[in-house]
Amino acid sequence: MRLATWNVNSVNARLETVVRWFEEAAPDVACLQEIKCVEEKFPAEAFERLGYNVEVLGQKTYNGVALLSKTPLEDVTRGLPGDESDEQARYIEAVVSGPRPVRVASIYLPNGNPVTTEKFDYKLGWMARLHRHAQGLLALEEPLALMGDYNVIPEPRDAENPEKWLDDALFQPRSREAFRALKWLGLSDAYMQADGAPGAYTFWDYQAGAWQRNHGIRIDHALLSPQAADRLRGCEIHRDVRGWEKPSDHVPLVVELDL
DNA sequence: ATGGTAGACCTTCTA
Repeated sequence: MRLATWNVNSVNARLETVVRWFEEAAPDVACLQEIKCVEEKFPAEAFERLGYNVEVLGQKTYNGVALLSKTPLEDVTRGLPGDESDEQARYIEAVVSGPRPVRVASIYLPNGNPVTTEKFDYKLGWMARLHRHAQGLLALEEPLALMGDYNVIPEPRDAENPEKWLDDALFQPRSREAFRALKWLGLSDAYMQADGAPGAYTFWDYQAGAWQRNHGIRIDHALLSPQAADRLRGCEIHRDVRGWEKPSDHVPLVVELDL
């Protein structure tokens, strides 16, 4: 079973590109982030034609996440539990049905810049909430994949120019600490477990020729429960997609599980 | 030291 995560930076602005990738890569499950539309404007038919079931948590203009699966999605959770007042569409979770069900979440963790503002506090608060929720999910002792744009550069090796990110929320000690704490609950970083080669990135900024200069960072991650990690077959970053026509600034990350 | 790009949408915000 192949599970993908991809921050598409507007699903409607990029529908042709996104559909092309789905036809080529044919993931069984996909987590999308930054769809940038409300539920009614999500192009569900384009994915249903390819055989996917679709669940969406949308928002006008910003954020928005989706789950796509070849088999039915059950037990859907819209929004990250723990704060009823949070209106940002950054989390959707469901159980992918099948002979060996797997629980999957599509995560769009807050960017948090600039660090001197309430945006950074929101990021850290959101990470604390994700930590508590993940703790509950791990107690189920099921195959679980928490996939998405974490907006965290875990280590210096995950940036081409780590010194350039020192003042950025993505590389702040407190962001990295919260990401490590999440992993210490018992979650494995699929890329690090399967491959781990340095210099592998999932995001290149649109600005200042970041792609042409390979000024990338690894911020899209798949965190696996032990029951999923034990069945990890491989993990691939679809780097070439960044060079396609009208690309997202992120590329897909694909995890293969023996499920 | 600065500015560079992209998307949604109404003019500026987010990234």
